Amino acid sequence: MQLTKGVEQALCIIVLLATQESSAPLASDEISKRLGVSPSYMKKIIRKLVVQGIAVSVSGNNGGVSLAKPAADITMLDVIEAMEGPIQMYPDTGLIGLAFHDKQYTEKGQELLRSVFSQGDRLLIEYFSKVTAADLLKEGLGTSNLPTLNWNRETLSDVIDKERDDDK
Amino acid sequence: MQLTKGVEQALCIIVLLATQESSAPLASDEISKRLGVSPSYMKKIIRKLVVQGIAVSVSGNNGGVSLAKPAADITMLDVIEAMEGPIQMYPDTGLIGLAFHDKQYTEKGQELLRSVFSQGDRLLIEYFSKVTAADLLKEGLGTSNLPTLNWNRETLSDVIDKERDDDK
DNA sequence: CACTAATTGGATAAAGAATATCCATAATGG
DNA sequence: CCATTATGGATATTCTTTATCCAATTAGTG
Repeated sequence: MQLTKGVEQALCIIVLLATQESSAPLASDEISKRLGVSPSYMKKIIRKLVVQGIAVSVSGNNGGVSLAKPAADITMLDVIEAMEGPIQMYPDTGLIGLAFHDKQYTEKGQELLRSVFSQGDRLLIEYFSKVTAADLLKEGLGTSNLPTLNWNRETLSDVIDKERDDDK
Repeated sequence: MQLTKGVEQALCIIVLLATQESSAPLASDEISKRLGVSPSYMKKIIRKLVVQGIAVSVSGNNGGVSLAKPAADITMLDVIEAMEGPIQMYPDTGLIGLAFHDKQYTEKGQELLRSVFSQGDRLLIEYFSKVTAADLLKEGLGTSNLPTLNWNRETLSDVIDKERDDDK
């Protein structure tokens, strides 16, 4: 009943991309360094985000990854499903049918159990589809002006502090 | 994001116990045969139910397992937590702190993410604590009179059909 | 009391999924 | 054409789930 680490990693990647200067795609090797995993593994994670439509990637010189859409349009559900596939709690191995041979009752029971769990699935789907990456960034950083920076050079607090000064 | 097969197995066990003549505990070896797993594995599963307070087991000749309380008092949450421990979706490896070194913002972000996920946990907990084993049995069998039988000898439909005839 | 049926609990093996890496190939821009 | 970067397949590693075996224990039975 736990999400995989991949979800956490994906969320970190999204934070990086959301605060990256939009002109410059961020190289996956740079992300891998920052998250402490191998470049090739990071490319796999990123690939999942690309397939899901969360990120876009360009090969070649000065290539890299960037967000496919505004952070406000990226939901936690998108991220979770990108990494783990559709939310579906019940393993459903058909055990009930195997254990009780009375077809008449087991089919009804099986169906009932499926519907109980899929109702649980729906609760999560509904909840997570309402939380966006933008929500996380806004509340986490304490500012709705998303700072942009080049993650090759700068740190986060440099930029946020600069924005704060600008506001005065 | 999937429950383990153990949950499904536990649910089957509970159905067996709920429809077992209360006088006679059901031998775990009998259950293992029916669910198609090894006797020793079944004992481990049952042990978890005992620890959680869902079932009680008696050693010795003619010993076995029975429910610790009425099916109406056994919730899906009990069953899930018996098999998998507390519901907690977020793996929380502290990756955010590792990836972004600005303590000031990462701690806030970490905390926020935890709260987002624990809200998801709460949704599931609330939902699953409202579905009881009795609900499943009642709707699954189409009768609220729980038939009782000895699983060593009889089949489910024998007994339910008998009960139906009695109703007339 | 000793015997037998049955459960408990610990050690551990086997299978599967998640995590991670390496390497060969393809795409891109200069 | 060359350096840079992503893609995709094969594979190693680690962790969890699933499952088995066996020694210890407990409760009834003769």
